[in-house]
Amino acid sequence: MTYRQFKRQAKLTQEDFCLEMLAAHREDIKAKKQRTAVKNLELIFQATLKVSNQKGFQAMTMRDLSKASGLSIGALYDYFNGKEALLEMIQGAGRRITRRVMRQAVSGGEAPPEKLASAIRAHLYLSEAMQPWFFFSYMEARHLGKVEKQRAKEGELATERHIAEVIKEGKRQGVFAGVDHLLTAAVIKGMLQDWYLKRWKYAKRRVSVERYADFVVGLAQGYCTGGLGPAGAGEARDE
Amino acid sequence: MTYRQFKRQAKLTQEDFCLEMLAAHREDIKAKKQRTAVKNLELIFQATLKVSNQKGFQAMTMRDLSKASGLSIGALYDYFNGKEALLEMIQGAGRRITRRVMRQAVSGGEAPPEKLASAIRAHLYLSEAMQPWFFFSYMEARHLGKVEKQRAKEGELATERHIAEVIKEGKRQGVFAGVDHLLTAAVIKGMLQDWYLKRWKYAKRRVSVERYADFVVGLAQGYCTGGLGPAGAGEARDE
DNA sequence: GTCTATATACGGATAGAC
DNA sequence: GTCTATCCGTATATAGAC
Repeated sequence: MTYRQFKRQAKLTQEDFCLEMLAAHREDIKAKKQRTAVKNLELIFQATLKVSNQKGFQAMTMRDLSKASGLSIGALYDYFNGKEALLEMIQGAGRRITRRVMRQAVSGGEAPPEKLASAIRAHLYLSEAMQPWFFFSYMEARHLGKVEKQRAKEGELATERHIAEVIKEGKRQGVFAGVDHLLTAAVIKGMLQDWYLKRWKYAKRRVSVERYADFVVGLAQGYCTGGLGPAGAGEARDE
Repeated sequence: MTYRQFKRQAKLTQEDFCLEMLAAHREDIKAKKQRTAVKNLELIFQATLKVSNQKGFQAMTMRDLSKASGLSIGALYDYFNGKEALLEMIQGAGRRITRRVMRQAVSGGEAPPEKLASAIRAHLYLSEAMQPWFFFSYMEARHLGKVEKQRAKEGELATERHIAEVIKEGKRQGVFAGVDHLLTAAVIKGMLQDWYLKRWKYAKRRVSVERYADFVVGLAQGYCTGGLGPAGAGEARDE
């Protein structure tokens, strides 16, 4: 699947994102008309990611946000009850969207090598389409409350587990060599993460998301099918 | 080389780090006696990383730092002129140490596969020994001033370039296949970064730095020597 | 060399006008 | 629905005592 196809099929516009936020916080938001609410949420969302990804969420003041969004400080408080709530609103919405997309990506009945490729591509394309959110989400996870932080970690691990499961299944079927599926999934996750954390680097080098995806898929499939790994050299224990 | 050997040979204690900071800021620091200066710098350094890696450098107040270090706010100002200066002092010292160690790591006259392994191991062992600093350095790079931020990026790219050069040399000598040396170096860098950014994950799974290093070295050498890569499929352009 | 006390400024949040 | 004006807490940084 190409990035173009993916983006058309998945609902990942800024508007979709704000609809997700609105649905989850309908009662708390003062604006009654959906059109108004979504319009302003888009302004807030955009401004938050812009300012926050430059100087950090903590360093972003309500005055900054007011200026960047065009809404007054008072109006902002009609959409969220303080900075912490704003952070959780944005984090939560993105997490739910990510989970939905990743679930769908590995739900098909493909063979392990293709399933592995699908998972890798889905995550890369998703993080390409929502890059500012992914960056934001990683960098600001520290500032979440205890409960929300736990959820963020869970989301993080879920993606990795998806990949590990596919590799494990491939080993069971005999199409993959005896690689360490946990460590392999971990480093693949690291490669996926590099795509959205180091955007500037890849942009400067004119590496497209598709070329990066081809590269990572090739490396992962090659490692899993080829006999590169130190087969049976002891696996990583979870917990 | 094992982690133990590495740690003994390289000077990477907290005291060494603070000596580096002191040397670079000798005039600005009020304390004249070296013993006093280093002792307090250690308190400040330790407290900064501890509080900052929990809640973020921006969120850390001078009061927090005073409490965590045991020094009064007034005393803190005798060692650095405000938070921004403190940030740059810590970032700069770590960067200089990193550069020194990485240079040494690839300076030997080994063959490319071993040189590749040396570079990977050196970076992993270094980031293991100075994990709090590496995490801090990555997470707080945004809060640096323009000049310092540029230097941080440069340091980042320098490590990657070291790796890319080794791969390129290996290709020239015919011991490595026609892999894309820039993309390969980039994903290897991503794997190295995962080690210090996701410490909690690997700690939970009881993965030691040596096992992780063996894994990454195996993967990298396998990929470069084995014919996995899409040979000659067009390389990444720098800039 | 290190501390306490304080000047000064800035941030989050709210009340109430429009 | 949105804005302006303002309260109040807390932050940085400094002055000057010890």
